[in-house]
Amino acid sequence: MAAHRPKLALFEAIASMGKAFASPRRLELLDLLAQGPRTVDELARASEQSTANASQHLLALHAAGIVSRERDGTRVRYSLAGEDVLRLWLALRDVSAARLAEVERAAREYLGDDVEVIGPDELTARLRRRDVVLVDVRPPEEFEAGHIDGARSIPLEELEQRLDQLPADTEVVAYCRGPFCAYAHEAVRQLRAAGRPARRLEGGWPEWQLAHEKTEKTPTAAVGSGSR
Amino acid sequence: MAAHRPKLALFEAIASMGKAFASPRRLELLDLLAQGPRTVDELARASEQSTANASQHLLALHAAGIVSRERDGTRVRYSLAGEDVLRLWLALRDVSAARLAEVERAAREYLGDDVEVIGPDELTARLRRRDVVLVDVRPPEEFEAGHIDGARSIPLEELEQRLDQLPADTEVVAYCRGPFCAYAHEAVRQLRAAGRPARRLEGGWPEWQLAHEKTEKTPTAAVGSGSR
DNA sequence: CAAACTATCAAGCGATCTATTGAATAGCAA
DNA sequence: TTGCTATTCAATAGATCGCTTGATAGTTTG
Repeated sequence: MAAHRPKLALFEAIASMGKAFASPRRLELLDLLAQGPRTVDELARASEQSTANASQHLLALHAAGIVSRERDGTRVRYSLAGEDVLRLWLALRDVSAARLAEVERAAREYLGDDVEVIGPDELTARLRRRDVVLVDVRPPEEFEAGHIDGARSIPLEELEQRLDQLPADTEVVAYCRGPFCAYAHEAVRQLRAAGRPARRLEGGWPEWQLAHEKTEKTPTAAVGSGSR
Repeated sequence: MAAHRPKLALFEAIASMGKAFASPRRLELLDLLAQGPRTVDELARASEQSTANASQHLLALHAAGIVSRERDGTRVRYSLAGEDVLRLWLALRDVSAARLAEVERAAREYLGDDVEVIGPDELTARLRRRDVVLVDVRPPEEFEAGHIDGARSIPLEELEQRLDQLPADTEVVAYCRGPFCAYAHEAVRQLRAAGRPARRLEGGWPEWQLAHEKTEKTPTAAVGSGSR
């Protein structure tokens, strides 16, 4: 562990954060945490793994400084350590999508046929004109942890039964966790199968949040390019 | 390798890029490549490891899509795959510095006593007034691969002998590879020991380049937040 | 064509990582 | 105190990673 060259020790320390991003299970947990804080148990269930395993991975993420822990009675609530971590995760995700054909392939496989999208600018304009219905199709806990202003929560599971709650003549825009989340894709397919005009929002809640919350607090040190 | 759940396969593909950032040796190579393209042999020598080992790591980086390879006669020249990769590496470096105390500690250990810095804005203003001498103290190959406009190359090794080539009355600003590169720190210490006013630039060539080259080409796909 | 040089491959071994299982701990409620 | 639940710890086996050494392939040069 002790590197003779001090320079290697520095890169070793940085690599310990890199290692946190090197496991699919941990990335899945990170992706969930990007939606908001969750307890170990919730995260384990949402990512279909044992509690013990999820706990181990969460502790590893904590040791790498990219998530925070907070006791809440008998349970422990984890959350992303800060906005900088969220940006880093999204950057890794986007670069891997742009550079690795395998990511593209796996995404296509998972998401199914692509559906029409609407960009954030157009959505903002049409929301202002009340020309569109914005639907958050994520699980309700995630909606409660934070959502786009003006959206209504209809979890994907309930969409089919609640179709009549949506106006028949207005276009529907669905969004979920992000570009690699299947919920919005599936929602749009269901809506169109029911004969309704629908598109999905490009990006999800985390991307929207980063673009719109101007002055987020920076909890720890300033992330500069060299103030050290 | 084959994940039953398509979702896990997706995260597995993204994690394969994360793994590229999980090794100190690879990060050191990346940091060198951030200065400009280099051959395997040069990189191996600069990072003090065997050619075979460096080659393995470079191939791993290539498989992860974050460096490009190009044959040049009998040698192979590697370079970063794009500006997005450079941004990602700098983001990882900065977040780890902000979140991991160990990175701070290792940096202090490696860089020695901190020296006074000058920000890019002030430098730009004073360069325009010709009020300052800007010195690039990196090895000459890196200067040739790209440098700040108006800088002159004085590799750290030669600084002591070439002190008389610097005007005695003007402040000197030294820069090198980045905030975690020891060259500029050491140069400023030498200059001040010789009784000359000197500071180091906050950040190095990669940071400057990103901030100033407006319209860099985006070689592969667009990196969006949700085109699929 | 052979020699020299650069980069990659191949095999091997020790170290590290991952998921599983079962046990231990911490807080809460009777 | 005694249960009960949520989380973490500990031990294990299997897989992967990382570095070393020695051989191989592809280019250029004589």
